[in-house]
Parts: sequence; C-alpha cells; structure tokens
Amino acid sequence: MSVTGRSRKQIILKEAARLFREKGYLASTLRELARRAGVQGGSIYHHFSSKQEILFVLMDNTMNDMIERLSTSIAELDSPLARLRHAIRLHIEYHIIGPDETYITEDELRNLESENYRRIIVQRDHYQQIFEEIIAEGKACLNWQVSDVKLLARAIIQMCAGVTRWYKPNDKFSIDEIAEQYFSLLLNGLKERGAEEKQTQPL
Amino acid sequence: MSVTGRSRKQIILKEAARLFREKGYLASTLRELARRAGVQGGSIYHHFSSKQEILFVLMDNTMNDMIERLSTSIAELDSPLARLRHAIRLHIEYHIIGPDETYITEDELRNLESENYRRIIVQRDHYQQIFEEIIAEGKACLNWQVSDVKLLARAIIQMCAGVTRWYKPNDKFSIDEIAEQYFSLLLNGLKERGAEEKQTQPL
Amino acid sequence: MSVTGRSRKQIILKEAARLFREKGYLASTLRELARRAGVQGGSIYHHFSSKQEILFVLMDNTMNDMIERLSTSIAELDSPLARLRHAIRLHIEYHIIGPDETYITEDELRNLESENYRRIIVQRDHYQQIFEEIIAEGKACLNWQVSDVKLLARAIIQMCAGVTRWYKPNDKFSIDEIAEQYFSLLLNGLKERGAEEKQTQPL
Amino acid sequence: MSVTGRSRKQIILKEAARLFREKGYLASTLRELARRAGVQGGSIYHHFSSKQEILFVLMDNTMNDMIERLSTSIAELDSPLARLRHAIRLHIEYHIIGPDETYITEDELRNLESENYRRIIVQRDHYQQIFEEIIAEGKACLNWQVSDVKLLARAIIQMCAGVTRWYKPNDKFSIDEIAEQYFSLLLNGLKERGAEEKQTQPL
DNA sequence: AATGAATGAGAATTCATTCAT
DNA sequence: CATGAATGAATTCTCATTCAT
Repeated sequence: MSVTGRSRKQIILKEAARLFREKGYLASTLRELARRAGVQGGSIYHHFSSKQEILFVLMDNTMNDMIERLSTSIAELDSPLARLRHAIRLHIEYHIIGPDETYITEDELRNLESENYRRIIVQRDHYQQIFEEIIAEGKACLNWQVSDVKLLARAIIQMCAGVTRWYKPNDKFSIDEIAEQYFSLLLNGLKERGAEEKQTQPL
Repeated sequence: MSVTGRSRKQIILKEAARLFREKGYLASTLRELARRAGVQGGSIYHHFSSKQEILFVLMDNTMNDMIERLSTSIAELDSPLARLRHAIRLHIEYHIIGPDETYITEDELRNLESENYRRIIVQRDHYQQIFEEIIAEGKACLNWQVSDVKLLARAIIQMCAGVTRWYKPNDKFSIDEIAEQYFSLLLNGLKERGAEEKQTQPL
Repeated sequence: MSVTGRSRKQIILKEAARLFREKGYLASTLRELARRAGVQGGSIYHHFSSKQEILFVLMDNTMNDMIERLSTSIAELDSPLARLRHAIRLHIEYHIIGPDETYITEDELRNLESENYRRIIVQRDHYQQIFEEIIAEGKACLNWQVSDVKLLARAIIQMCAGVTRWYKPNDKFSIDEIAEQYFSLLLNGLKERGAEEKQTQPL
Repeated sequence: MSVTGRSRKQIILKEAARLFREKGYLASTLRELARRAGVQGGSIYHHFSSKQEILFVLMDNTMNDMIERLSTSIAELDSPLARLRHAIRLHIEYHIIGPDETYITEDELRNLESENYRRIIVQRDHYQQIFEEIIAEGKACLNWQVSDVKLLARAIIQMCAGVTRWYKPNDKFSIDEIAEQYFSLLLNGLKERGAEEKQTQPL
C-alpha cells in the first residue's frame, strides 16, 4: 500500500463522513463523494466495494474508537462517580466536536444491511455495557437510586447523544459546561435538597 | 371532495406514516405507498402534489396534534411537578405507542425542503417552549436546581425521545414504568438523599 | 391491458430478438433496445423486470412454440420415415427463416441465470424427446440401424441447427433443398447402394 | 524477452482460454484473468495490447493448429474413407477433450472485431476445405452419393462440433465410440441395406 | 378520481485501459 | 516487467412525476 493509496482511502472516508452527516447516507451520491475527495467516481471502488461498505467501515471504526477511548480513560479513575462524570463528558464531547462519524453512527443504523447491522449492534451493546457497569458499581458502592441499570444506561446515553441534534459550534455553553450540567442533573436531580416531597402524588 | 375522496386521502397519509417509519422517507417509494394504499402510482397525485408534500403534511399534522394535546392536558394540572410528570409521560407515550407520525417527525426533519423545514421548526420550538415554561415555573415556585432552562428542556426531550431507539413492544417495562423512572431520575437524581457530597469535586 | 400496452410489449420482444441475435445478449444494451423499440430506456421496465427476463421470455416462448408446432404437425403423419423427414424440415426451417428467437435459444443458454437455465433445459429435453421417439419407432418398425437413440437424436438436432451458422438468405439452396439433402444423407448415408465394403477397415 | 516473460505470456493465454470457455469472452474480465494468471491487472498489457488481441491470438493459434494437425494426419492415409473417418474423429476429439481454445473458436467468432474476424474466417474456410476435398474425392473415387460438397462439409462439421453442446466428461460413450457412430451414420445412413425404398416418396 | 404506460434524469456499479512508480 | 491506483465511459436499473384515456 503506497502512501498515496492509504491517504486517498482516508480522504474518501473523511469526506464520506462529512457528506453523510450533511445529507444523510441515502441522499448522498458517490459522484458527490468522489468530487469532494478529488477523484473520479469509479476510483472509489478501488478502496471500497460499495457505498454500503463505506458506511459500515465508518461506523465500525467509530465504535471501536469510542469503546477503546472510553475503556482506557475510565480505567484510571477510582470511583463510580468520577467514572460516570468522565463517561458523560466523553460521550458528549464525542458527539459535539467528535468526528461526523459519531453522528452517522447514531443516525444511519437503519441503512446498514443485515449482517453489517448485526455487527455494529454488537459493538453498540458493548459500549452501553461500560455505562451499565459504572451504574451498577455506583448502585452497589454509593447507594445510587437506580431501579433498572439497563434502562438508566440507555437514558443517559440517549440524553447525551441528543446534544448532536441541537448543539451548534459557538453555542452559549462550552462542552465542559454542558457536560457538567448534564452530570449534575443526573446526579442530583431537579429537586432541591431538603425540599418537601408532598407534591409527588401519583399521576 | 367526496366521502371516498377524503377517506382515500386519509388512507394514503396513514400508510405513508407507516411506510416512512418502517423504511425512512428516502427509502420509501411512491409505488410501494400506492400499493399499500390500494391504488395505482399515479393516483397519489390527485391527493398530493409530491412526495415531499406528503411528508410535510404528516409532520405538520403531528406537530399540531402534539402541541394541542400537550397544552390541553397540562392546563388542568396545578403544579409544575405534575405538569412535568405528565409532559414526560405524554412525550414518551407519543414516541412509543404514538402514531408512526411522531417517529417520522423526529427523524425526517433533514429531508424537508427549506420552506417546509422552517415551518416545522417553528412548531418544534413551540413544543419545546411548553417544556421550558414548566421548568421555569418549577425553578421559580419549587426552587428546582436549574442552571439553564433551555438546555434542560432539550435534555429532557432528547432523553425521552431516545426511547424510540431502543424500545420494543413487549419490553420488560411498560410505558408507565419507563415514564415514571425517567421522571424520578430527573426529579431526584441518582444520589441518595442524605449522602455526603464530598466526591463531587470539579472535573 | 390496453392494446397499446400489449403491442408495445410485443414490439420490445421482437426487437430484443433481433438485437440479441445481431450482437449477442451480453453485447446488447437496453438503451439500444429501447431506441429500436421506440421508447425511453426506463420504459422497458414497465414490461419486463430485467434484461435477463427478456431473454428468458424469448427462449421460453420459442421452446413452447417449437414443441407445440412439432408435436402437432407430426401427429398426423403415419410413418417414422415421414415423421423424421418432417421433423428435420421443420427444425431447419425454424432455424433459417424462423424467428431470431430460435437462434438465440441455441446460442444464449449460457447467459441464463440458474433457475431460468433449468427451466429452458427441461423444455429442450422435451423437444429432443420427440426426435428420440421418432428414431426409436424407426428402429423398431423399419429396422433403422441405430446404435444409440439419444446420441442420434442429438447428432441430428445439432447438424440441422448448425445451418444457422452458415445459411444466408438468397443462398444457392432453398430450405426445402437443404432439408431434403440432410434427410437423404441421414437416411441413406454416403455410400452407394451395392458398393463393396472392403475399404472400411478399422482406423 | 526473458524466459519468465515467455512463460508468463503462455500462462495468460492458457488461463484466458479456460476463462473464456467457462464464462464467454464478454462475461470474462481482465481482472479475473489477471488473478488466475497470478499477476495484477495492468501487467497483462505488457503481453497483449488489448482483451481483443488475446481473443484473436487464441483463435489464430488454434485454427493454425487444427489445420496443421488435420492436414498432417490425413496425408498419410490413402483412401477418402479412412480420411473422412479420421477427420471426423479428430474434429470431435478436438471439440471434446481438445484445448479450451477450440471451444472458443466455435463460439466467439461474433466477438472478433472486423479485421480479426476476416482473418479467422479465412482459416475456418481453409479448415472446411480439407473436408470438402475429402468428400470430393470420395464422390469421385468411391461414388459417394453427394449432391453438394460444400453443404455436406458444413453439415458434417456442424454435427460433430455440436458434440460440445451436450457432451460431459464421463458420458456413457467414449470419444472413439461417438466418433465411430457418427462416422457410421454418415457413411451408411439409417436405412438397412436391402430395405425397400417405397417409403421415400417426395415430401 | 383513477389508471398505468411512459418519461428522463440520475443512481450505483463495472471494467478495459493508462501510467507513474 | 510488474504494480495498482486512477480513469471515465458505459451499463443496468430505479423512481418521482406526467398525462392521455
């Protein structure tokens, strides 16, 4: 593999991520991708066997990367609290400044063909497990009020990933601030400490 | 417009909602829609001027409906707490068992042409405002710990809407249970009442 | 099915037969076919689901037709001799003036996809069987010198079908003459009646 | 040209013959050919200027070889009968176990570009002439019943070449047996010696 | 209102061929 | 000689849309 070869493939992937994020996988054409990557349409097929493969490689790389970074970075932290805070921050960061790939991974699952779909789902579950473990630990060690670990992990992941849907660069808040507010909300809830509980009668 | 005419149009809309939800707007073809609606391809154009129009009508109806229902139902409740709980429940319900149209509204924004996009965004903002108002009230009257109202409204909406991404019919939890857990998490947070705070040092 | 609809489909089939014969299936493009049939490229897909289907329909029709005609016409003849003569004449005629479809059926078997291939082979075998029956009868009733019925049927069929490979309209011989010479060769062989046999020593 | 060069070229030709026979010229890709020959796609162009040239060289070699072998081997035989028998045997053998090249020569004529086509046709005619000469001799010396020499030569050639269309290795008959049956059919015909002729009235 | 044949622009993909290394 | 990335034209096929009936 020549240097040009490798980087050309990387360029195509990078441009595909940008294009897919901008227009969505289905609305993106290989011609447009080729144009952006500075090659002819046919050339893409030197590096990938199909449009679908590009999508899959993009997602696969991203999931691997996310899992790798998350596992590595929380391994050093010694309390569930610190781990959760860090996981939330990383997750949000990944979805805001992170590569377009994260956005795609979130949104284009439906466009994966069955075998590819299965493989990505496996990784997504793996990623989610890391959150589940943190939560289970917090429940056990710090007496967190958790009625269902899986459900909570999902709620947190979706809430944070939702940032992609409204965050714009130059937003009023920095990533750190957003992360801290989300974390604080999750940890402490809305209700002021010491407030009376009388209003929570059943619906 | 004859009775048959009206109901045929409704059938097409209903089937479009199901089809778009199942395959996505771009992956859906008008031929398939026609087939499901029991007409020939060309006939759809007697009711709608384009595929795009179908999408827009679907979203527009849905947003109006969601706003209408939400406003109406919380108007009767007298505390921010009850209102938030109800709003969360309604939002989740809408996204799980609610009409396919809701799902579409969440996912197909990107496929709206510019003018249509603008109009739907206006409604989405309106819907979000209802949440913001509840939160602002809670902050004022019940001393909820909220550093930014808009950010919180978004977080809640995304977290709840995220349910669509994993919920499957026959899930271990009922919608009521999910709603209650989400609500409780938001209200009380993870941390046990009375637990010491020493671990929440800044990042 | 409107009159135009039916005839348009027939036109496409007819033009496909001419085109495929002229250039071969693989070398023929749907664009060219559309041009000849006087429609736009996409219109062909109203009538056929794929290029492959056109090929199959062509072959299927032809085989059905050949079998039908052959069975019907020899049914009236009362001796194996008359039947063989007629079968040979029909087979040759079919391959010379007969529709281009016969040529295609002969030459494009390899380009059928597996399921289609299987179905055409069944018909081809059926056609061949008619020859085998005639030969078997001749062997039984007229004491024809046949060491293997199947092998002979194939030899005759191939020899006659081979005409397509060299016959040009306005050839020195008419179809009747060619047919009669082939028939006579098969019946009587090269060797003069009464000639001595001494030269047929083993190879 | 180095030794490796020469043999590499031979390998490509050999593999091309196999590939073309298997899939047909048009359905074969140079990439596949390269793969089978153990080189990269581009390398083929060091040995041949185009795909078309490969086809032509293959056919040209084959025709030369067939003509050469046929002429040489029948030159030693002293009667038309022995020559015809031998020519038939060789022709059949060539088409069954003979090199894949023979098969191609039969089927890919249509895919030759005009100049190449003309050159191969010249050779094919030459090959056919050898048969014609044998037949003419048989007619003259042995009083064979031949109404048209050219027509008969074609009939024989096509009948024998037709074997390729049905023969499978491990067939019930050996090549020798098939050749002998064909020869016998041609020489003696179907009709039993001494049988009455009354049934051969004109069509 | 409904049909369904026809359109025509455009999509993904293939492949013989070129050429710098 | 060999490589393999790149080309670019061509191919099959799709689909929203139109329109005469």
